[in-house]
Amino acid sequence: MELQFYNTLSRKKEIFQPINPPHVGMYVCGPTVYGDAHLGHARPGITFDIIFRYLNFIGYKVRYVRNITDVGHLENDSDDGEDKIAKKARLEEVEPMEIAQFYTMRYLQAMDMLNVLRPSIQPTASGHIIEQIEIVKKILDAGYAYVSKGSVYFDVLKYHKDTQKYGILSNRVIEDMLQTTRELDGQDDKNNPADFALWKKAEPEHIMRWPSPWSEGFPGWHLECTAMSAKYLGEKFDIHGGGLDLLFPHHESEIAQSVCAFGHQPTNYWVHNNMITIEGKKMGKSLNNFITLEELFNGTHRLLKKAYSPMTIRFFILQAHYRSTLDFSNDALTAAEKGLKRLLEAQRNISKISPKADGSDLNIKSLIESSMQAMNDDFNTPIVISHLFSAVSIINSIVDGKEKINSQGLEDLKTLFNSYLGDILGIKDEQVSDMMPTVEGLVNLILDVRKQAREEKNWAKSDEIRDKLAEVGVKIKDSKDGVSWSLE
RNA sequence: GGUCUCUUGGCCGAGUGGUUAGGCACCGGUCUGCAAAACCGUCUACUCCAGUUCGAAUCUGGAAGAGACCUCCA
Repeated sequence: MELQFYNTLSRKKEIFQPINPPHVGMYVCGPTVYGDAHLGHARPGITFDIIFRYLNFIGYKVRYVRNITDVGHLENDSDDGEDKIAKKARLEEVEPMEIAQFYTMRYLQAMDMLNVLRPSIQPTASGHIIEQIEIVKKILDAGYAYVSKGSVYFDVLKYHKDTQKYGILSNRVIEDMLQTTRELDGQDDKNNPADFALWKKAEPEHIMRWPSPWSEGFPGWHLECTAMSAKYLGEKFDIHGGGLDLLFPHHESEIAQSVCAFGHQPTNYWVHNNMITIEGKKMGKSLNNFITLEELFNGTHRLLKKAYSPMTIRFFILQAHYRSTLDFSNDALTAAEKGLKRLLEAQRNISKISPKADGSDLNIKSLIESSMQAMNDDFNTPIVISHLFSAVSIINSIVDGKEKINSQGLEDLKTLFNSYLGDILGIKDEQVSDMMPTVEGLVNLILDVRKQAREEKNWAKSDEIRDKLAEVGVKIKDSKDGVSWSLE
């Protein structure tokens, strides 16, 4: 089966056909850097990381662009026209760029911990003001924008009248929208409430501002993605991704901007990840019910019973399909943690297996084949994981001496785990560290002492050592062949 | 109010018109000085009502509940 995935534009799965193979251009809406990354940010980070990894795995040359939004995105619920970063900067009395820089670094650190690969290009909105102004000019020249009191607005009604396209992505009927759009501050300058800002004149107190032909101000909500995707991927590229909550108005408006500036839509495939919920509600800034990634890693949030490692978070997210909502709970995370541990222990055990000439290949190839089919069918990572667990059972049976595997089968096992668990799902073994040789030496030394106690049938001493080691996170397993241990 | 989506066993979560998803938890067994791990086995499903069909959790219609978007949001 060829790679196919769900295109929000057509509302169905489509075979993936890049414009210019083997090259693929992918643009994903990144974070607005005015606060710490939360669990919700991990989802698109990981979803598009998987797509990036898989496209590379099957041989494409992917240019992956993920922006950093460090200007724009007006905040409507408070001081009109002041943008988020400027507002935060005023509160903390620092330069806006200081805020943006600080949270950009924090975001990247969190993504690194989740083993999310860095994109090919990470452009910032503030670094592309000139490109954005150029697009405003194009849209003005095409007649689909108007200047009003130093600001420039996109004329949604005219666009829709001429193209019938406003709502094409989000399935909205513009006539309905006109009746339901709320009254907001600063709407007086617009011809129509549905119009959106391409360029906004800065009020005197607004501290982030750039010169333009229309006013000193800043670019509108949706412009940066149009400008930066066109600059780095071309006016037409392959995949545009982001969270489902960006579908409207953000992505709908991007389409409108592209059609007016370039004469066509920006991308062939629109991909949206679903939300992470908490107690059934979307986790988000506005609801103030989010848990930051740092809190998850430290276990410091009031809703957390314990800390969860970055790989646990990653595995938790991959156990659900990216287009389903995923509900956060301690029970679900604990289940993910235990499952991941079992998976990684089996992976470590592969190196202990020696092939037998009279063994079978145990048909590991079929698991590899099924895993590929699952990825090709809309990046179905939960199915891939279920195949990996099938392999776990096989590995454990071999270690138990209940099955024998030949060298071909063993090679296939290594391929399955290295490719699918490692390269594609991006799950790495967090136990492997520089300290391991030292830890190994120490633990083995202690286990020698325990072995002596056991030979003397000094069970009290033996158990004491086992319990004390458990307290510091070293778990002992006695078996017929001797003792083995692992870090918790 | 408008548009859209969802409702799977104790929990999380896949999925196809007829065949075991998977993980976690629970229970029984094997192993063990004990424990843990592992292995073997068992048990819990498809919100409700009606229809199409030889057969539907999967298709159609209706009901109830939940959620998303309509305003910045991943």
